[in-house]
Amino acid sequence: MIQADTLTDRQRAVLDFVQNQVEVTGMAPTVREIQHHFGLRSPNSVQQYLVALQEKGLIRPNHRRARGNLPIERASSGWTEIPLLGAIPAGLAAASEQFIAPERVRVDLARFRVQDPGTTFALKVTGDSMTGAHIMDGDIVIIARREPKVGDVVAALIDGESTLKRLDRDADGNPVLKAENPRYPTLVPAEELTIQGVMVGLVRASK
Amino acid sequence: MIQADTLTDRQRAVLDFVQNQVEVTGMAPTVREIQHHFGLRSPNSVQQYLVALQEKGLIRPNHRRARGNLPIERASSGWTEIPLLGAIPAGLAAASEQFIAPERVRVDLARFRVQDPGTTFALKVTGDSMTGAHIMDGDIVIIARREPKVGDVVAALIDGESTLKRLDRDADGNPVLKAENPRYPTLVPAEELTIQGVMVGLVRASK
DNA sequence: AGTTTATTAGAACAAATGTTCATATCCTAA
DNA sequence: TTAGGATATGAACATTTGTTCTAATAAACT
Repeated sequence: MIQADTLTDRQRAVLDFVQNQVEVTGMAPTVREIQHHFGLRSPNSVQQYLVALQEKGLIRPNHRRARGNLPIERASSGWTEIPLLGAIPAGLAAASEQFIAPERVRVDLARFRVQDPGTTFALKVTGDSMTGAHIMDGDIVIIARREPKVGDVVAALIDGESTLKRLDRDADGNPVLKAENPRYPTLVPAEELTIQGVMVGLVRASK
Repeated sequence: MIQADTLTDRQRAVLDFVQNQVEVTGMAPTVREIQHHFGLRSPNSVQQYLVALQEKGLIRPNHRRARGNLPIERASSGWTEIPLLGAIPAGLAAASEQFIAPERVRVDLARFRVQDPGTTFALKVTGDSMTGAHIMDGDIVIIARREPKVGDVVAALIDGESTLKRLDRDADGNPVLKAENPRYPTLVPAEELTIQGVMVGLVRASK
């Protein structure tokens, strides 16, 4: 939440009205609709509230666009749809090519502190190799493509199949992939270690 | 003859564009924005699609309202904001009164198979009494107010404080609240057991 | 005292916008 | 063949809408 400045009561009231109208009608109100709601006799009375709210970053900056006074919340709508992959295709890590994503997951990326939806995807967890990290079979993990740090839970590509593991280092300082379940071995990459992304969040639907 | 059900390819394309614009920009496109997107040279070309889509009930009927061509489904958008409570106030279970919710959580309720956003809220988990059910400190659990079944994870009110526990029955068939952590005791309600809701989902942001 | 800020008003303009009328082509069903 | 629907064009109109300029009042601040 951005509190660039304090709002006057009146400015707050205008913002509330705008937000409410968007919620109720699906459209931002026009200048004159705001004007009439507050019983003002000039559209310019409203205009000044709008520029104030724009300067404070609470309303989308706009240029002669009808019903363009959308609250910022809605403009940079926190909602994003990211692809949900059962298993990450082999070539994915190289480039950011297109691939078939039969399903998509709607997430509030802001909650996971992710900026770039384009490099984010979801992965449905199968198996119990990470139950020690409280990641269960059927959970959906949110993966961001970024540089992993030691200790991160990462989606890694091994033998063409992707699994979720915790990135660690062995005694020699070489990266290894640790399962969070004693019944699974720690993996030492033979040749190359392909990290496809870092887990930033998790969504679970109770069964 | 007007076919109420079927859409022509072109009508479908227009509807798709409108829906997509609403999703991306938060505003319904104007007639001329649609016109230019399809490379048409007259706004009237678009107008005919709009009346067709209105007659078929796919676009909100409108009267000279700027950017009023909103898709009908917009009202039942999957996105919902539900209040996030650190601790549920004592009196909440009785009525559905107002209470201060400093933060709200955006969730895709469809994923959690919840229909009624009004009776759904989120609860930030504190403590480790449910780690056995892989619910961690800091997790946000989605709670729906519905009749609990044995085995459900429920938000329960005990001594004015709300905790997350699994609903179970003892040997006599009386309801008890089981923590999913051996270090915590199973609670046998002395007088009254107030179940505030059933856990339907979980959202975790990696720290 | 003077100065700024918040608030409101009135008038007016330019652009955006929804809408209608007339017309034409292509395709399909009766 | 004829009729009608889908598609498209062009012109024009009436509002709607965002915006700007000027001005006034009241409250708060220097």
